[in-house]
Amino acid sequence: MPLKVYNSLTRKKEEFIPINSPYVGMYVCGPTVSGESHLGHARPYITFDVLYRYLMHLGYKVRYVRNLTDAGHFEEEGREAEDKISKKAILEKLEPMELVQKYTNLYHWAMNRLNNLPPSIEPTATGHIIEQIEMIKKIIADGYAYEANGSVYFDVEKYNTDFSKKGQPYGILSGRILEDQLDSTRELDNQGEKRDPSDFALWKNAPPEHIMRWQSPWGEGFPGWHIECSAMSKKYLGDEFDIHGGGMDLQFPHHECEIAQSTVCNHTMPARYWLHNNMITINGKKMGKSYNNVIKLTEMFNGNHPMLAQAYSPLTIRFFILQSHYRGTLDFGNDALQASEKALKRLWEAYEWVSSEMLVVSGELAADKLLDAKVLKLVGEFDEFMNDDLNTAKVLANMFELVSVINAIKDKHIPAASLSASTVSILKQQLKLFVEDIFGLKTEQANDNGKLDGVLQLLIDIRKEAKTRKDFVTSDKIRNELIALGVQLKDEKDGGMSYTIG
RNA sequence: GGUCCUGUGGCCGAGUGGCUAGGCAAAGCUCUGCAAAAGCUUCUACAGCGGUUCGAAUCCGCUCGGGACCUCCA
Repeated sequence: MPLKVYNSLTRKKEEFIPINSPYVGMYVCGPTVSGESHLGHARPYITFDVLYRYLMHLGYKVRYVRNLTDAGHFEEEGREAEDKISKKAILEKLEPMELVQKYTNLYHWAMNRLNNLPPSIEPTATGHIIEQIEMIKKIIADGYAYEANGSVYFDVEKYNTDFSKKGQPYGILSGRILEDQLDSTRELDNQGEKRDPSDFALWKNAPPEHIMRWQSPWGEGFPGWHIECSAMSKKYLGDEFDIHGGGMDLQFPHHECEIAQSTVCNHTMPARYWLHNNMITINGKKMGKSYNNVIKLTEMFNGNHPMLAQAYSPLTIRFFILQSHYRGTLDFGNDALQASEKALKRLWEAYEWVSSEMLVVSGELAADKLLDAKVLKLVGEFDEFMNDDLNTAKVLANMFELVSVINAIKDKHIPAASLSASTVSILKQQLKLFVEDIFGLKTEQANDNGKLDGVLQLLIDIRKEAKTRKDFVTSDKIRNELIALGVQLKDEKDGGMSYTIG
């Protein structure tokens, strides 16, 4: 069964066929590094990280490009606009690139903690001004853009007229019809320069106080928002590439504009498959700046936010996101996050036991043929579910059914020989593959060189002795005080003891 | 106003017309010196109304509710 993905462009699930197999080009819209990433931002990066990992697992050689938007009208969130503050304030303020660096570092830190693999290329808008200018020049030359007072605008009307004939009207991705949206245009600066309200900027003239500015054929200015993705995807992935991803809220106008620009420039639709993740909501409403309901990732990690009952680890968040399908909305809530935290712990403990301690003691024949078949079925469906538009939720559901079996064997409720040797080894292998390599889950316990383990082992030994003497005062003291420190001891059936931290 | 999406048990959340999704929470049992952990069992829901069908959470219609985009937005 081949991989199928839902293509927003065609509005259906389609088999994924790369243009130049085994090479796959994937472009995902990255963040604007003028502020901190919030919980909502985590979703696309985790979703496409899992897709990236899965494509590699399928044997594709993937070039994953995810940009950083570090140019444009740049102000730190919450600050007043540059032109409104005095010279002195400017001196005390960060340089624009200092700001970019600060938030880029923070973003990388968060991506790392969420265990997202770094993309193959992470280009910046400011590093590709020349490419953007070249592209704009070409669009002007072809007659689809015009200059006005040092700014350049894309002529949406003309594009729509000409390309509708070719079956590619403006609005093809979002399903919008240009004629339908003549009204309700936002009051923007310099709106009067546009020939039509739906035209969008390719290049903007920089007012004198604007710090980020570049020389261009149209005077000093800075690139429009949409052109950077077109220029950078073209440069690194070519005129036509396989996958373009991003949040659903970017479908219009951002991706629509990209399609228009790139199509004029390259005479082809830039990407074959357009994948969009849905939003994370909070009390049913989209989490976003404009709604004033964001929880930053740093706040998620440290629990320092009025809406948070506690801190949630990066991997709890990753797991939380993987438990739903990427195209549905996902509602934030402390109950839901706490459920994820516990579930992840249970999954991880079973997984750790399987990979490190479960022995392949059984023979080739399974003592319990039904159970053996069930395990093989559950494991075999991992790929099947992923191939069905990345249904990570279903894969996790299967994993939890396996967890029950694993724990039953671990606790000797059912004999280890219930499963055949080959089934056990397939189980080990597939869990490793999906839990760690594809889903990117991992342990959060810090590596302490085994010193802590030695100390705990000592306490466990003392407790065992106490228990043998029936000195429950001592044994309970050790157990209770360790719990207070966040270390939980577990007495196992065979008289052994183990512990978990956290 | 336009274009769409959506409404699943206490919470989150899968779900291709007929078969227990799963997780968390809750209750009981087993195990345990007592716990914890784990296992087993229970709780079996699909907004409402109508229609199609042998059969609908799943298809169609209407009603009510929620949301997204149309503007920076993951």
